[in-house]
Amino acid sequence: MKSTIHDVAKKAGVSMKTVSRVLNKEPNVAAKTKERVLAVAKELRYAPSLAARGLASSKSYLIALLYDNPSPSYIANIQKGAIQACRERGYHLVAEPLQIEGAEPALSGDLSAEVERALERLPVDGAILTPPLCDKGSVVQALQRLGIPYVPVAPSTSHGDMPIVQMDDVKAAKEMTQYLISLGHKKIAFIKGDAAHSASPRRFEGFREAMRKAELEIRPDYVCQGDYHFRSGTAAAEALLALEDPPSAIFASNDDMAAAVLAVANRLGVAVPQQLSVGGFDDTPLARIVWPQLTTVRQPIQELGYAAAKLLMSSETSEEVVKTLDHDLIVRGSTGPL
Amino acid sequence: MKSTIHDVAKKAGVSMKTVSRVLNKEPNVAAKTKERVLAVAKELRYAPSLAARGLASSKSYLIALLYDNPSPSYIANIQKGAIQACRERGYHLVAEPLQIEGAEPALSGDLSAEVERALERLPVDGAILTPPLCDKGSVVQALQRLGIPYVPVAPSTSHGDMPIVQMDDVKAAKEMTQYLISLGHKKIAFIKGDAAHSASPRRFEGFREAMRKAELEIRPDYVCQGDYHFRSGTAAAEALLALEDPPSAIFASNDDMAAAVLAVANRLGVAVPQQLSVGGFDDTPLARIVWPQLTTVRQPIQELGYAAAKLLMSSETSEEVVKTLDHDLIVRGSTGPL
DNA sequence: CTCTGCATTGACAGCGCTGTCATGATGCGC
DNA sequence: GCGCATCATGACAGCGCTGTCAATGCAGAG
Repeated sequence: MKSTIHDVAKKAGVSMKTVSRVLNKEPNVAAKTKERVLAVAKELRYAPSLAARGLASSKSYLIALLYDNPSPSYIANIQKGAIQACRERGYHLVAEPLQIEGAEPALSGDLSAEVERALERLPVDGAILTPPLCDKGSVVQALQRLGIPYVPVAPSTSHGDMPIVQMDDVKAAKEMTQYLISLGHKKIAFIKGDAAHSASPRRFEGFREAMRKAELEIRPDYVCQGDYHFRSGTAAAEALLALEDPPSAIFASNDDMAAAVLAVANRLGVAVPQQLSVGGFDDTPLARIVWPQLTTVRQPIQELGYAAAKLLMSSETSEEVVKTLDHDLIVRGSTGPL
Repeated sequence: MKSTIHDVAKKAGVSMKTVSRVLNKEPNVAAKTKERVLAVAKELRYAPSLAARGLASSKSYLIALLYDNPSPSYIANIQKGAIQACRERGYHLVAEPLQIEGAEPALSGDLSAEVERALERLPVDGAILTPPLCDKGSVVQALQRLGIPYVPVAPSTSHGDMPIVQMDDVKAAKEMTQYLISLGHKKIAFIKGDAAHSASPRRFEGFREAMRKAELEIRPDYVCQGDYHFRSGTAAAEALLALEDPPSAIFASNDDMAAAVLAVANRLGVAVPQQLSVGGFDDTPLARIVWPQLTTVRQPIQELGYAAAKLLMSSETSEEVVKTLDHDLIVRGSTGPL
């Protein structure tokens, strides 16, 4: 039923090794031979067994996606991009969710153990590390101990000479802020994200840079601490809009919180965008569902996954690669001129 | 560095085969031997190579999750449950998104080819099929041709003697409707989901059964066709609320559309739940974000994934298994007494 | 005391492929 | 024409494990 390399070799009148060479695109095969082998392989619908190949070459053609659980759609997109890259090279993607145990630092050792438990049996050729996992020392150490190459996605810190993929949160936040400023806003508030997330301070930094550049003041009471959840956005918006001198624009660090701002404004009878402009970040599905639709920043999430997988597979140890992918400022109805 | 079964055997003073037996929990190993082997294995941090094991036993210890792209959170949950089951048995989960090509029926053959391309190299031990993939004949046929056992999740049709996992959409919709009726509602509208989704007619059927049982009329103008997207919910809600004699309760086939109803009601100044009760389905994150929070049905999604993976791994060909998991009616603020 | 049957163990081959090295074939410069 | 470098190919071993089957030991039956 299932044809083996042996069948192909026999039918093509060459040795197994030659077939192997052709299929692995190794050099030094006569064009004519190559052609013949390829034809026979196709005819026999031959597909190499990953297990056998892996055993013989000590490669697995498997890449692991390690993630915790920021948002399902974030992971889904990373995964989608990564799988696309894998398919182009005959790899497969195995998903490995890890549980970052609650607040207890004592359990961080478990995280490391969890990585090992998940991967020691499965000799993957590489691992993609999504935030916030990529900033956990225990995970990184476990990977290094197992000798598994990895690519962190949007890590907060540098990872030695490991390549990384990321987007420029600072620049994106700066652009959003500058866009608000260009609409005439001067009283701009900012809702920060969860400090544990490495992107949070970067987004705030972008906001600050833009404000400084425009010589606008960042009032302390215009800066709220959020945690990326809808509810924290509600609290922040209520505080901001209750101010004597409320802001004319609010830039929330993500769409969930921005949507909360919209909801609060609506409840308080504040017209968006006439009286208040609202900016979000991430371009989640929610951004199109709320009314008015959110002006936000589209992250190149899928592209990040694609790039990460690609780096892992191209064994070219192109040291010190830092791949920064482009975002987009997406202008919708939640922002308007003052 | 990496210890093999040979090392363990030597150190434990037994043959490789005995070690193999212990690790695979085969019977007929003396308790004492077993213990010793286990101890040595642990000491050496031995972990069997899946590749070698797979090659020798023609099993891969890999399960594929085939999905299209209904909603990221749906897939994420299925995946989570499936991985949990896999871990309990030393399996791993490889994710394989498939592209159901647009409307073109001519391309449905490609779907089948896509399955084969994805799986012929990777000899997975089983595949989990999520809706709407599980209702695509081409996918099922490809799987059968490849000889890969599969478990469809919530398929519309029976799959011969293949086991399936599902929830009872009819019963769930019936319960929601009965709950609305118990609150005193008689004028209840229903927003249908995308007809291509097998759950849609079932949810409507549950609604009908409850209405019939309560001897309530289902007015044709109270039944709208939606497609599970927010926008279609908006259109339906606008139509329903513009009626001369509008309903006092609207049951939408999913949360997105229910959220749309909420938004429209809010815009029109219809108070929820005082003037209008709204029921959703799925208990997506959105259900807690909107205000008032949605009364909805929680699907046992993660459990479905878990059960599906479990069935695939327990090679007990327990024919004709139909595993139906329980849902929950979650009452929140969007529904109230008339 | 011997024989049968079962529990326990090990020897061995081989899963399907690739790495290494050897071999043959070809071309080039002197 | 000879020697050598280069290309093209194949023989063979073995990756780490498990399936098969045979061997061993020991109990209880006869």
